[in-house]
Amino acid sequence: METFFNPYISVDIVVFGFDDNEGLKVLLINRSRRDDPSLKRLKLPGNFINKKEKLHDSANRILKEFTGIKNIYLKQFAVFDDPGRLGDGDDLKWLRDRTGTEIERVVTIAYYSLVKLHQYSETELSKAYNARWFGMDEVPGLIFDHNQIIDEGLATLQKEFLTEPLCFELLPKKFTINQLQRISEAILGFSIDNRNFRKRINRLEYVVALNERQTGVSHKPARYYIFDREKFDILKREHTGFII
Amino acid sequence: METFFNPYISVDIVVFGFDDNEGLKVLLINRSRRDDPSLKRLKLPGNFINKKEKLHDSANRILKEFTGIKNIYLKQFAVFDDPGRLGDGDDLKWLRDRTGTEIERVVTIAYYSLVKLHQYSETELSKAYNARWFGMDEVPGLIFDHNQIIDEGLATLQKEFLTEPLCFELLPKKFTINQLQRISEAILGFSIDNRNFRKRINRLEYVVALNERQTGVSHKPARYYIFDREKFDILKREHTGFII
DNA sequence: AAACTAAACGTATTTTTTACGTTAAGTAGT
DNA sequence: ACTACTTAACGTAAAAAATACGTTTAGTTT
Repeated sequence: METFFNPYISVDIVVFGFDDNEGLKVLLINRSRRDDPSLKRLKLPGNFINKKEKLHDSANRILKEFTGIKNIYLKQFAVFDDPGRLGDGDDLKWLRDRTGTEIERVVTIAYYSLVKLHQYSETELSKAYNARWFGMDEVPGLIFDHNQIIDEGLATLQKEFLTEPLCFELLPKKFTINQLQRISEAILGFSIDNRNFRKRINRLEYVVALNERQTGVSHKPARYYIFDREKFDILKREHTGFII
Repeated sequence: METFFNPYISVDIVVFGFDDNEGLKVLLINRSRRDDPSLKRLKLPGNFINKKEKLHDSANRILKEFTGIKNIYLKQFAVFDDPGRLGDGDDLKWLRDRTGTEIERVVTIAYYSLVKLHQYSETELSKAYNARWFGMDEVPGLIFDHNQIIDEGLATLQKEFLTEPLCFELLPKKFTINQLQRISEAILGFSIDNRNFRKRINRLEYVVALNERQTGVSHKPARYYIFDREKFDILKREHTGFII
């Protein structure tokens, strides 16, 4: 059967968000978008690519269709290709039913993405898209190899976090140093001395202090900072990062 | 037409080797393996995956088929997916002829690999496989987007070289500190102070000195070192590498 | 005005990085 | 056998960065 989509290649997206109080979260959707509420299995946002569509465009399109999210950081991080990854049970049956196609083997290109969680309210995501944020420890068993995809996505995020300015994708434009630290700790999984962290951040020319402070908090208000991407890019070009 | 291979997905491999005198090299093969010597276009080793084969196995198989190389470091680094990447000219025609299949769009998974160049002599590669090493500055125009794949492969190598023990894949088991330095300089593209480099290496517990020296050289013979992967893995686990 | 809370600052010590010049251990040529 | 040649190997001082700790500050709440 001729389809408009390419039934051999799909895209799956691990959407990470950061909540100041609850830490790192991942966005999951229901296997069947409302059509059959009895099926409760959860999955990553993902779908087949269209036949003449670039993968990056597919990822953006699919993310928008399934969650309403657009214009965010998207990074390809791995290909999941095990010929047996779809299993031969209920999940594969569901996929064949949904597509009306005799799906055989699907190779999926996995992306992780970073969003400013506070821009996507729980209620809106849930009402309009049947999507929900899950803490990294609350993720249930998902369809196919989606748990593995999340695990590898997190591992990649942790690694790339060390050399890329990813934290700023998860924070509002204006943020405090302590927010930055909480994110770093949440992603890296260990705690950092606050005084040394501040010294470090203050040395970074691309994290610039504003003359603005928090208001309405019942303690000393924190100063706001912003990320200067231009400055970062310039400095990065000069920096070799040679370690070995 | 039913084929044993999957005509939608391929694997291409950027094989890097290091020559002590001539620097970093990449392995290219002729577009048509001897069948038609008039066609002289060069390409990366690569081919379609088989229908029930894991990508990593495909990469290993294809590399062996086209170059005889096996058991080497192979790292998936990007997916090349532009729907127009095959063009609509001679190269596409060649591909359709060779496969006897009406190829449409091919998404290719790119790997880079690192080999100890001295193990694969120029003559053997060239006679048995029609493959040849090219200096990074000598690479001619290749088919499809293979030049771009090499460029991105090199960029990835340079990046991952900073945090992974990749140099040891390119060197013989026993190597000298100066060899290590020459590789680092070749890959990173800048020069390093030899005295500081030595100090740095000597601090690495996983680069261990042997009680063996070069023989038959007309100067002070250099000491040999080996890479202790076990020690490296242990130290890596303890190391956070936190930078931000 | 006292209690509370998170923000912000500082200093001494150790470790790492950087910048540079000299000596050492072999072979080859006379 | 000694001199020239070539690459290996060592060392030190100064600057910068990392680490390990305690204390003060600026607001709100009671």
